[in-house]
Amino acid sequence: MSHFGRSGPPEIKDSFSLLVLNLTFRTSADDLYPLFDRYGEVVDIYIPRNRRTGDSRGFGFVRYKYFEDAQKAVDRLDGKMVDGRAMMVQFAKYGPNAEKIHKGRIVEVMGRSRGRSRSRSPRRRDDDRDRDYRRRSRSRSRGRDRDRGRGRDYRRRSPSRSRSPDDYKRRSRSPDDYKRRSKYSVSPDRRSLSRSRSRSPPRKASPSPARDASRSPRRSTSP
DNA sequence: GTTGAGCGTT
Repeated sequence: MSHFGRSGPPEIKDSFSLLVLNLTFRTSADDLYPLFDRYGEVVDIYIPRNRRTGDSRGFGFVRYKYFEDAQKAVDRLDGKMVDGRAMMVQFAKYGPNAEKIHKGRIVEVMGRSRGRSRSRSPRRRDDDRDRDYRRRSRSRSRGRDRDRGRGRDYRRRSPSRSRSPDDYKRRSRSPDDYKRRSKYSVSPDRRSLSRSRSRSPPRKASPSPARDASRSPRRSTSP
């Protein structure tokens, strides 16, 4: 939904989808529309958002009516600073262009040969990123040289919920140990077993009658 | 409030 008057995929059969990456999490289709519309006729813009959170994922799809416009947009808007972030525009793998890629094995879309060796990394399923797409943190030191300045340790370093020493200590030797000990110590089963055994000689298969007999005489003479 | 690799809704 891009508020373009359509709910689903518009005439993708006659439109070229562009993938816009590196967008800010607050950039919406409305913000990109003017930018892309400037270079050509934009059919529709769609920015996938989290079904749960509803926030932009940082990328969107822009559909152009003509390929030349899309190509131009890719060339002109690719690297355009939007909201303080350089967005990357490239042909998406969906729609007419995707057909070529699937059939003719990456036809390069005859437009992306701008020297940008954007090696298409093996995209993982989208389900992952739906859960925590930033958890991957795939040391992508290489690839884009414009935003590389931030590739430091974006890892999900729990900002506030860090393991506190107190927590760690308590967790280390707390309920777990007590519980365990308690179970093994005061377990009704154990008692039952114990009692049962008490009635029976320690050795269930070795009553050692001989020993008894042998001790018997000794004990008798002992006193 | 944050985050940052990637390819989408009917």
